[in-house]
Formats: sequence, structure tokens, C-alpha cells
Amino acid sequence: MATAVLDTLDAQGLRMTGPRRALVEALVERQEAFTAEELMQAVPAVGRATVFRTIKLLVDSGLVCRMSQVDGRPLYSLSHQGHHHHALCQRCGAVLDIYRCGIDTMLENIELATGAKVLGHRLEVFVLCPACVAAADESPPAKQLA
Amino acid sequence: MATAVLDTLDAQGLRMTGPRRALVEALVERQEAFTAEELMQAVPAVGRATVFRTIKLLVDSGLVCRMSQVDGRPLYSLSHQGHHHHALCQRCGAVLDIYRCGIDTMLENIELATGAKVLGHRLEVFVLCPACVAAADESPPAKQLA
DNA sequence: GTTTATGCAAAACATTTGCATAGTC
DNA sequence: GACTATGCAAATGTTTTGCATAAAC
Repeated sequence: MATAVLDTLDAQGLRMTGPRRALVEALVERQEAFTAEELMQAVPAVGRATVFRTIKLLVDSGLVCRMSQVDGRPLYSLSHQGHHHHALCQRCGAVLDIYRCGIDTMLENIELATGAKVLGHRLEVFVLCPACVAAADESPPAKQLA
Repeated sequence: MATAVLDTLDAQGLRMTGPRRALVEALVERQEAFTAEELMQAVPAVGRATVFRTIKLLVDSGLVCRMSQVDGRPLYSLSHQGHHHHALCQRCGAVLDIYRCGIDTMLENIELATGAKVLGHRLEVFVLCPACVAAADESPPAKQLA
């Protein structure tokens, strides 16, 4: 599982070091979105600087995507494939991928309506995931990513 | 022009102080998006803390909307009406409002496809505005919000 | 006169960087 | 052995906070 990610790094000519291995394994293990701080807590042996450097490296490699939370702070998750968007569950922290979002049509309409040329976009959707919709009535929120 | 904004603050029981007036006027004067820092530079007489406090207050009042730049840093602009999105020109900093974006249909589809309940969303579109599309071939980028 | 807002300076955060050391290839 | 990555600690940049003062209602 983590191997695929590590292979990609290898293919990019990056060195396979202990810290990188440990960070990638931590990410794969918890199939969830994470903040830089959470990742530092998950792998305390690795220094802050390396965590930030590695996150940046993974984002640049396209292996991790950066999203933003409601308050604007950055959140990351392993990127699964191609261009897509995310729905962040506000209760449990789950991240749902959205592939067929129909945004391309939307962007075309924007170009037509405004005359602007679309260079890129970012869409964040804040949701309650199905499990949390079901659970929301019974138990209190358990939002805890750490 | 600035009056409408000030009236809204007044209606919310907030005091009409010199600094607030000055900040709101600065915002209205430059009909453009701004960062906290730019606003501080525009009204140097007002202290940092007050600038941040006032921005927050305006965002909470719905008078200003917070968006994010490509790098994730926050950008603000006077909000014109209702729910809408923004297209940020990457060359000149212009902000185009997008009202009829068709995103509601998209969100409904997301709910159907994933079973999640959509609580909210944020869409940022990064563009070249029409003027910049025209100018891009001739002159070099002049991105300068300050 | 009471309550709220301001300014300043300091604190709190999050992220980045310089540089010597250690690890990979 | 050459080059890259790491760790630490310090620097950076931005936003927040405490508290005494000043302004608004």
C-alpha cells in the first residue's frame, strides 16, 4: 500500500529515507485527512521541518492533495487519482472523493458568461458523511482527527 | 456607498467608531479584494489588532467574504449580495462574482451519489479576467493588489 | 456613567530557513 | 565519496490576546 507511494517518489529520483518511509506509512495507515500537526504527532521521531518538507514534496509529486477546512486552515489527504474534489465530513473527518462533479460544464459557463479564462479552481464541500447522517441523531459529534 | 455597510453594522448594535468608519471607507473606495496586510497599509492610523478584529466582525456580519488565494492565504472582498462565488484574476487581482454557477445542481448530485448531507461549500476559481486575457499577449503581468 | 472599542506590546501559532551532521546512492 | 536529507534551533510572518486608555452610547 505504502509501496506504491514510495515507488513514485523513487521514480522521481528522490531518496528513500527512514523519515520519508515512516511518514508515508503513517499516512497510508490512517486513511484519513490530516493536518501537518497531526502528522507530526503520529510520527514524533521525525522533526517538524522534515514533516513540512515532506508534505510539500508529496503535494508537488501529486501524491497528496491540499484542501482547506472551513476556517481556511490547510488539510491534506492521500490523493487517489486524477483531478477531483473533496467532501469533508464535519463530524468524523472522513474525506469523500468527488470525481464526477460536473464542474467542467460549470466552468465553461463561467467563461461564456464573464469572458474570463479559467486557469484553475478549487472546490471544497463540507458535509455529513452517510455514517454520520445516520449517527447524528443518536450520539453527539465525535469530530476528532488526531 | 460606505453608508450602507455602516448602517448594517449599526443595525447589529455595533458602535460607530472612527477606525471602523475609516476601514469601511477604505474598503469601499478600492472596489477590490484585499488582504489583511493591504488593509493595514491603506489605513495606517489604525492598529493591527483593530484591523483583524474589524475584518472578523465584517465577515461575521456577512458584509465581507473570505476567500482563499491559490496558496491558501486568505483574501477578502466586500460581499455584494447573497451566496455567490469568486473568480480571482491571477494577473490583475480583479474579483468577478459568480452568481449563477449551477453549483446547486452539482451538490444535489453529490448528495445522491454519496449519500452524504451537504452542509456547505466553497468554490474558488482562478482566472484571467477579460481585460487581462486581452492584455496578456502584449504586456507582462501586473499582478499588484497593494 | 456604563459599556464597548482601541492601541500597544507581547504572546501564540504555523511554517520556513541556515547550517552542521548523518544517511543514501 | 558526492550529494541529498535531517534535525535542531532560530527566524519569519501572520493572527491573537491582555490590559490600560479612550471613545461611544
